[in-house]
Amino acid sequence: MCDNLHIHGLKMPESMDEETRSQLCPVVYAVSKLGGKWKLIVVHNLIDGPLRFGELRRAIPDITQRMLTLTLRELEEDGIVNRHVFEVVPPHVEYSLTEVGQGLESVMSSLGDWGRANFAQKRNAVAQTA
Amino acid sequence: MCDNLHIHGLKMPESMDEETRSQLCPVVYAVSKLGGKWKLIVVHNLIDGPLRFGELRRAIPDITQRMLTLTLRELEEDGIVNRHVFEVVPPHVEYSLTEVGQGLESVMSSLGDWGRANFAQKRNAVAQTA
DNA sequence: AAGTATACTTACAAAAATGTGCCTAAAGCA
DNA sequence: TGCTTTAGGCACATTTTTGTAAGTATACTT
Repeated sequence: MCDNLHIHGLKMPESMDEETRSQLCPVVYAVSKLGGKWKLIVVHNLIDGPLRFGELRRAIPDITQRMLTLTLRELEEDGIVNRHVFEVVPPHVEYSLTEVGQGLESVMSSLGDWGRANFAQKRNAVAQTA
Repeated sequence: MCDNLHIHGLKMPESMDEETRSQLCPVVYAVSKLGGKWKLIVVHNLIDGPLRFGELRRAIPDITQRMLTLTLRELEEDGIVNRHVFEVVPPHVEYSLTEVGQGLESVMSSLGDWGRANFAQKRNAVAQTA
């Protein structure tokens, strides 16, 4: 499953440098980058192509402006999302997945498959018995 | 990507019943079941087979007893983890993935691939330049 | 009789995550 | 002049999550 047994749950404080982090279990590392309430939701919404800040807000009705900003900033820092500012007024900013972010496509799709298979049974049942 | 555009970020309060939930985007649903600091870590550790409570604790050194208990209880409620109590003294309890939980194997492996590819570069680089 | 082992529970405390409300800039348009 | 639009920033408040420390039960061993 993973090279580094027995350290799957280690803390990763700011003080720990990238090199040390990279020696930990990749699953733990991935989880640490994608944790939080909104990160995977935002990535999910960007899979099909770039969206503007406002478009993302409308696509994720329950996210607040603040959380969308924070989430995007963190995804940007981690090299998962690109921020492209058009120097116009009113402002126009587009967010897209980097190559690293695109690499999450199979994660997102298997996550979707799992959700569909295990928790959307009623909807499927209705559709199939019709 | 998903049947239900525009509702990817909806809240899922307790008051919302299973039927309503199942009509939401499967990715959002999956994320809601697997959120939290420890859930995926625990699932990851159970992928290779059942473990006892104490074994899980040792495998995830930074988790507290309390958080392990809480996490396992929630995974159990959601049908992802099985709890098997052996009626002996001292207690012996084994945790394993249900079929639903096993369905997360591809999620875990693509997550691992992504982590390995994007954040463990130094270790790979060292290994490859040697 | 006291200590060991295992899998917890509970009350309380601290920390982290998230939400709210209000404010800004700068150009275009009525 | 003042309203609209877009993408935020900021201070503060609240909620949610996580951690700490202590206690419980019971059979077996020393």
